[in-house]
Amino acid sequence: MDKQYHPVEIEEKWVKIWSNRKVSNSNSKESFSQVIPPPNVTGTLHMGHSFQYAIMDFYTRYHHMKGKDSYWQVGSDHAGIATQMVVENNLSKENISRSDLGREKFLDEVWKWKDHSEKNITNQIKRLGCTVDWNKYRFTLDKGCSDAVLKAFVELYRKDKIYRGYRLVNWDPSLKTAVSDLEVVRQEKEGFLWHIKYQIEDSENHLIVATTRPETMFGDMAIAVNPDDRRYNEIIGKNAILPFVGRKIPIIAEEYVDMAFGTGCLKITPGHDFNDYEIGKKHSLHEINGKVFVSDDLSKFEPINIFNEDAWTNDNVPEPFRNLDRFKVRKLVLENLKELDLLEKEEKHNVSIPRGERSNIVIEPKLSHQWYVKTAEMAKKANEAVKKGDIKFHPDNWIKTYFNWMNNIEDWCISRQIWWGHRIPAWYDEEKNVYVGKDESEVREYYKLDDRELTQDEDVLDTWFSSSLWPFSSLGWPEETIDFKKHFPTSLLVTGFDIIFFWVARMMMMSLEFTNQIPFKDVYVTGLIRDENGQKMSKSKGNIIDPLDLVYGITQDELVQKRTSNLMQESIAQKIEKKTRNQFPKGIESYGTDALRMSFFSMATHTKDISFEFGRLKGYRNFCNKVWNAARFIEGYPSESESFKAQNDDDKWIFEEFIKTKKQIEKNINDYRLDFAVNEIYEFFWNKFCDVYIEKCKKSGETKNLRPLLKEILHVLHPFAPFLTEEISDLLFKESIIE
RNA sequence: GGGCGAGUAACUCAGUUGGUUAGAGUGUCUGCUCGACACGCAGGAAGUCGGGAGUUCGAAUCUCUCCUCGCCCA
Repeated sequence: MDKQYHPVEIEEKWVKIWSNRKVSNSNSKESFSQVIPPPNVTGTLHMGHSFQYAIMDFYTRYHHMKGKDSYWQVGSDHAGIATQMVVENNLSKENISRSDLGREKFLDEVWKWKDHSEKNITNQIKRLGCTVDWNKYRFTLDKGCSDAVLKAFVELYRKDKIYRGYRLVNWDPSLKTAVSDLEVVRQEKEGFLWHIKYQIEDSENHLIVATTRPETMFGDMAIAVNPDDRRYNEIIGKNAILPFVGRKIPIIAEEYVDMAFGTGCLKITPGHDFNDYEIGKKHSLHEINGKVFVSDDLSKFEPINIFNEDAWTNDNVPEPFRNLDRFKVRKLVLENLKELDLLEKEEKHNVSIPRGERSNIVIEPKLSHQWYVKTAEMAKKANEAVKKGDIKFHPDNWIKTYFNWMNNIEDWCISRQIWWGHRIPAWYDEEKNVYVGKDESEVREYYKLDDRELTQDEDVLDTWFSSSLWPFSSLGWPEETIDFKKHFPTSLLVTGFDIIFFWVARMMMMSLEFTNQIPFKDVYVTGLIRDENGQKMSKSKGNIIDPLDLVYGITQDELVQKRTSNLMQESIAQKIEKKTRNQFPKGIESYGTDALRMSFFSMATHTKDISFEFGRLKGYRNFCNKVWNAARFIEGYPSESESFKAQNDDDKWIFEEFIKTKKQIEKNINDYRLDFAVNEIYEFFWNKFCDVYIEKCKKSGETKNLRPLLKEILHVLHPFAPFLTEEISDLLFKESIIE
């Protein structure tokens, strides 16, 4: 054995072997199973992935060694919006837009990208030594998953749990698609509250309306005041006149209005604000010949829409405000108001701006036809499973977060106006009647249609729709496959707290709906890996660390190059370079996968922010080196006995310690506390086995038990550091720990 | 506004459910080319456990309160 431990060589050797093998105890009746949270085929894997995969691989190996049929389903996610954006960006560098190509050709390009990205991702997973069966690899857009999606959609529709609705949605004007509530991120920002004069009809008096969005005034349909507000009691029921437009809009009483906010007068723009929409609906606001009326008849409610799909003003807006970007309109409106002396004042005010999670553009509420999943009933079922304890969260306080959302859940908007994804299985005839079925011929049969012309819905499904079926669709559902029968419901789900709502909750709802079973029993909720200062890792912060660079090491120049290439803003490149050179004067050393894994385990504590710190990594590399050298020392002694037989007090002591350690580790593993577990093995191996026992053996010369004990330790250590232990086992005992 | 979480050594974090002198890794200091390992060995320094009050024989841990920071939902 080499004097020093060289992880990279060892690991590459085993990676080759492991990526072609299949590990299973298929004879065992006991199953331990998990599905990978399928990584997006957008690019490459980051620290968060490696972290979670290390944990998943740990449990896969551990349960396999316990004799269970341990199965880890591997695969990847098509990630609709995210992937489409990446491909669109790449094409735009060649000045090609997706509409230039058309749907079919564009999708060809996405599939090419998918293949490229998938190759990277699978190689990375292999390099981490993950114990998966590559023959069973699944992709959310493959035939099986697509069939599952079709079945799920059609069934839900026919059970009246999916419907098509015309209402306000979160609209992303750059991607030109609806997105769900969850895909909108809010950002506090300093803004303004503008006070605008609206003249009261047949009067010289004005009302002052306070708004943060003056550009939407062209869609105003009422002014609401609080019924208890004495200032405005007398004008309720009268009309105000909308500047520039001349539309007569009613002044209505509405308890929702906060008397203390602004002037106490709220402009109601049902087509462009979620709260206003509700109020508009309540009063059934509708316009006839330039005048807005209220009604008790809900069917009369008709919001005025002033933007097109790019969020530019449409024909409902008068000149000179027509056909302009919304931010230009705001500027122009304010200028014109000032000129007409209708701008009373401008005050500073904090506003919360909704932005698209992916595009980062300001989201515009927009009226449109979209598909929705009714969630109330499904959520109730899922909640019961959690309350009964059938599904457990670890750490369990995530239950609170889960219920916080589930108790206020809204219907889920599942249609997206993009191309990459599962096309919605709905067809329309010329009269706009809707028919849902798994394909056109099934639709004709089911609805007993004549030969009328049908066209399929252009939209695709939200990525999370297929992801929500993943725990069973990836195992073969709706087919009754062997894997599905044996490994579903799965035992464990390892995932980040950031997707509890997006994914975990929805899997629970869908699984109970379609299989009548929970999708998993335990949910191991991990924190998010941040940099050593607790900052989120991101390209623009220039603090990203590629897990493979920790395994192999990287020179300073290469690291700088990596961090400063393909930046959105070229201007920050210098800053990032300086910071990077400062922090890594010698680049990053090679640490190896085992050390990285062990660091991850030690960081898998119950906090949600995990600062990735190099000291930790170095400590575990030192540990791996220690293990290596202890083995090297023991290699020098002949193999005298097969098993450990205590002959003196030292033997008795170390064995007792070893049993205690094993027990403690076992408990920690079952409690999902790998941080404790990794600590136990570290402490035992270094402080007890090496510092005390080996030293005593040297002095006493009683070295017979060293080999057998090392062999047992290697088995305990294996799920923590699979490469190192497998290599030593091979060198010293000519035996494989996992066949 | 509602909910959740964090504050412990220079740094990054544990503290397994109230129990002796509060732990780890990294860093730091002193001494070691001693036959496995300098990615090491033997020693050492380093903490008012955010502030205050309370419960208790006993509090980093429980209760209250205040301060600072972070996240999620409206």
